[in-house]
Amino acid sequence: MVRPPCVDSNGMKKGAWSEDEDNKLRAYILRYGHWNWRLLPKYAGLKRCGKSCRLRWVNYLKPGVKRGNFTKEEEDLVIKLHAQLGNKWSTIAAKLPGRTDNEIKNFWHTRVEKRRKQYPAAAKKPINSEASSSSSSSINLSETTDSSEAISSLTTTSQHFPSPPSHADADADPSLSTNPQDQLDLMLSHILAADTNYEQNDCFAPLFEEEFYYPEFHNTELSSSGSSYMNNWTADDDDQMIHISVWNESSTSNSSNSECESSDYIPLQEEGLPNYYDPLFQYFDYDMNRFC
DNA sequence: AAATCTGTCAACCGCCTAGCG
DNA sequence: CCGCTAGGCGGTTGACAGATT
Repeated sequence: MVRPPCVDSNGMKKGAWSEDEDNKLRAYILRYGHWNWRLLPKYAGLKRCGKSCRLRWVNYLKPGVKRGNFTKEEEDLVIKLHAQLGNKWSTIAAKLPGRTDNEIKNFWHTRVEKRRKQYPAAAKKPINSEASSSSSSSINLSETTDSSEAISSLTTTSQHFPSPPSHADADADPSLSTNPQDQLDLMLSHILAADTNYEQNDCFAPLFEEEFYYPEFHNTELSSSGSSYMNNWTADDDDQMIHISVWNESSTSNSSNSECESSDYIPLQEEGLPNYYDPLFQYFDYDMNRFC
């Protein structure tokens, strides 16, 4: 169903992603975030273009991406939002937690359009009449005065969104859980498993190997910043010391902010940052198997 | 059983826009 | 203001699986 792998004239791989490539991309972004999509594949040891990496992450690997069939509620919402917004797939996707613009676009072209062609009368039906129908999850757009209010009502009325899988489902298959912490834990378990077997998985090879490049550890200019899935960080040269600070995603500034999680000074070394320091993983509790 | 058709969806392509120097 | 670059978006492609002839 997917394009077979091939290599273009620039040596960039195209087509379907392998499990190994997925692991490399996932591991890198979870550690360092997507600070630069164009450079990321080089540092992550991938022979892919940045766009391809971004697409793979956004549509497939990103935590919280929901897979599988659309529920009736989701389908109704897509139809109503499309009536309001047109082919603004990314805007529509923003209103459906866990669904990507690509998935909604595919869904529309394959299912909804087909149905509209089969039942043209239904397509002409005013959205308000459908919204006030018997469906318990339907949204009455007629109660709002303009389209922006209508959309606002869609976004703020959380009970209209489909329910996440039950705990029973998640227990049976943890990958089904939409709880971000569950998904992060699941991925971390993979990372930790890979970390202990790094000889078999070069995305966790020791630092300074060509295959996997940690930019902030190589940079002797000692002024860099980035973000991981959990934290933001900076490393600034301060005369003979390196000032490193880590703070939460929600925080708006770095070390000067009171919400700063950690701030450390490390003696300057000629070769750059000491290679044992990991600004992200100092917050990972290996005993509890989660970030703290 | 083989050939053809149809549906699905991951991935690619090209364009647009914002940000920066 | 202009040109460049990166990121994002929507349209399209193409391979595969299942259905149909």
